[in-house]
Amino acid sequence: MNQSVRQYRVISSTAPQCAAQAGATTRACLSDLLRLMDADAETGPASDSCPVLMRPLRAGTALFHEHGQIDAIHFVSMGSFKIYRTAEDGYEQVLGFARRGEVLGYDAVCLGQHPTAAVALEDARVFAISVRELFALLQRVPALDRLLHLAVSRQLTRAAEIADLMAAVAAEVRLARFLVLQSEQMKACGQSPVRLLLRMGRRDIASHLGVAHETVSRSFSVLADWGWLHVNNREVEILDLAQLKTFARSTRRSIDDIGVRAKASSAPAELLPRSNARELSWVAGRQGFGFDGAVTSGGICIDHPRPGATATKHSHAA
Amino acid sequence: MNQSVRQYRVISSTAPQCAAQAGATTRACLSDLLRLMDADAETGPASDSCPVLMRPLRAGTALFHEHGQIDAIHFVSMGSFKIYRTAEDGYEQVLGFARRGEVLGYDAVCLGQHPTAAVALEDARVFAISVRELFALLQRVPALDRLLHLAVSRQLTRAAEIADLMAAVAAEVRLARFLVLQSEQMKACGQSPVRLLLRMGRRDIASHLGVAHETVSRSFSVLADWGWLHVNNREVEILDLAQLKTFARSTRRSIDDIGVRAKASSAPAELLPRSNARELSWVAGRQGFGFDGAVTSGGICIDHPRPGATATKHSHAA
DNA sequence: CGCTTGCTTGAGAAATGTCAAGTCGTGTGG
DNA sequence: CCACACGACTTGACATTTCTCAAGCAAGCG
Repeated sequence: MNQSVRQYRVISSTAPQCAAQAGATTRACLSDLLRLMDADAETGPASDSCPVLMRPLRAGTALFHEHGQIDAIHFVSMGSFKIYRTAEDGYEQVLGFARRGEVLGYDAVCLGQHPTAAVALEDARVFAISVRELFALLQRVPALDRLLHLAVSRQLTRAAEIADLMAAVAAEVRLARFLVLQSEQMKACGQSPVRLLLRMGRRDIASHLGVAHETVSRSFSVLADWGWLHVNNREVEILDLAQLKTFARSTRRSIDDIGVRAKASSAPAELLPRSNARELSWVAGRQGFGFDGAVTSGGICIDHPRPGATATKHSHAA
Repeated sequence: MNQSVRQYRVISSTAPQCAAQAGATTRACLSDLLRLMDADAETGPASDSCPVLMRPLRAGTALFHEHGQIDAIHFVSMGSFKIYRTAEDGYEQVLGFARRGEVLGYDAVCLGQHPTAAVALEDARVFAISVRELFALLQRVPALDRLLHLAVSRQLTRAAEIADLMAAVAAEVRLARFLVLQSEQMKACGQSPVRLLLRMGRRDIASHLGVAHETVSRSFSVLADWGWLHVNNREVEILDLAQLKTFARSTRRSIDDIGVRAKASSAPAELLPRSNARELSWVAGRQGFGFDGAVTSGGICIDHPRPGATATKHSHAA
């Protein structure tokens, strides 16, 4: 564990270096790549004489820089990456974290240069396919084309995750969602879904969630106080994944309930005022449609606000 | 303009209907699709005997529903769409708005079902390619494959836009960013970049920005008071695009300056305390790297925070 | 003509940001 | 080897923004 912390120190203290310098780029086999991407599709004929490279990266080194010219698209084989963007004034927006199986740099294909930067959070390894030869290769190896389409499609679903993390919920919920996502990704990688070793710092998490890093700290403490998890710096053990997931699903409206239950069961009822509901656009359904006036105040609405539901509206150390 | 409002009423009051019901699906030509996507690549041989359909949609009808099975991927030819996700409790998260040239439903390819829903904000038209035949078609028509890759790559860059909109900035800035994006998209479609007709309601915008709809209203008023724009319900005229863009770029730290200038020039100096800086993860770069102690405080750092840069730290109506 | 809906605005409450202090672990340098 | 400095993380107190609730206005539609 000490080691992991040391790794991070290295990370944050290094100005990302160019990937090319980082390690020996070795020639790899296309079928390895196909296997990596859970492709049960057979590799096809031309699989072994293909321009697929393998790049090892040390922790803290950049795979590519913002505005850097695109030379290849990458597939993470090992390790994890932070994807981010830096504003003119230095504000760093973390867009996500990538793991084994994910595509990196594909968003640069349409631009010719990278709109984002990627830096390894730990020692890592990626497959690289030169964009020069990309389209030709895709034609030669249909399996790769299919694989790439599927991978990118999956990547697109991540966009919604970003929105989920940052939009319209209390800070603790954002953190819970983040942890649940991490947990699921760990599981997908065959590791324990409850013992997380977060490779990124609080600031990175904060940026990703769209809150202040102090708020992240506080949220960790709150979730720990409620008994959902055990936090020791970057080691996080999820003690009650089920409830964490339930909590993560809550919109501001529903926090009260869950929170209260939580509080009752494990904490001495001191925290949690909670009662919000940022944005919503409730599935209207209420209003009569110009047409078939019958449903004018019908019950199509999914779940009503229950104004003043929680009873303990203001537990506030009462 | 009245008309547009009427259209919207239909939208919000309608439970989205299945696209199939909405209009006659007509057979279309693949080369039309290729032309739509700014492909100067020639269409190739098999272009005209291809399973490309054209679907017209009336305002308010859904192109596909959340969790609905994927049958095709779509390319917007005309009109605009709202992409959203609905939580269990009815909370509707708007993920984005799509226009001419954008791909819809591609994120479902890897899942077999749609993780999001899409509904037309106005009368619209899309090209549809059945997923059944998709991969075969991509092999037969390399130009289409290339085009799809490029389009999806562009779509991926949208993920960063979502983050930009929702993360770590004051509400007025989020709105400004949103408007700038809208403006740019209008321009890309060949329309006026300063006269916007927002097809979506305040709630949708609010959800997209991650704030309460009242806050959106107030932010509109603020930007209008500052003289950046003229707002009349869903008609927005941008009066000073340059300054709006500058403002949109600001992080919380820099709002003071711009806000002050704005205030001084057009408003009677009453609003705007402002002084934040949510999350940041400043590119550290300062601390020495364990190895090669030379760079201990070197200048590898990309762009230093300029601590206390803005001078007018707390202009506060002074 | 009244209803509904969307939009705006106000006032008070709550959440989060900001500033600041303190702890701890690590790496540096004496 | 130890002292020191630096950075990450946590926590507290206060300031500020945003949310929530509530009311009012305007417009479209039945």
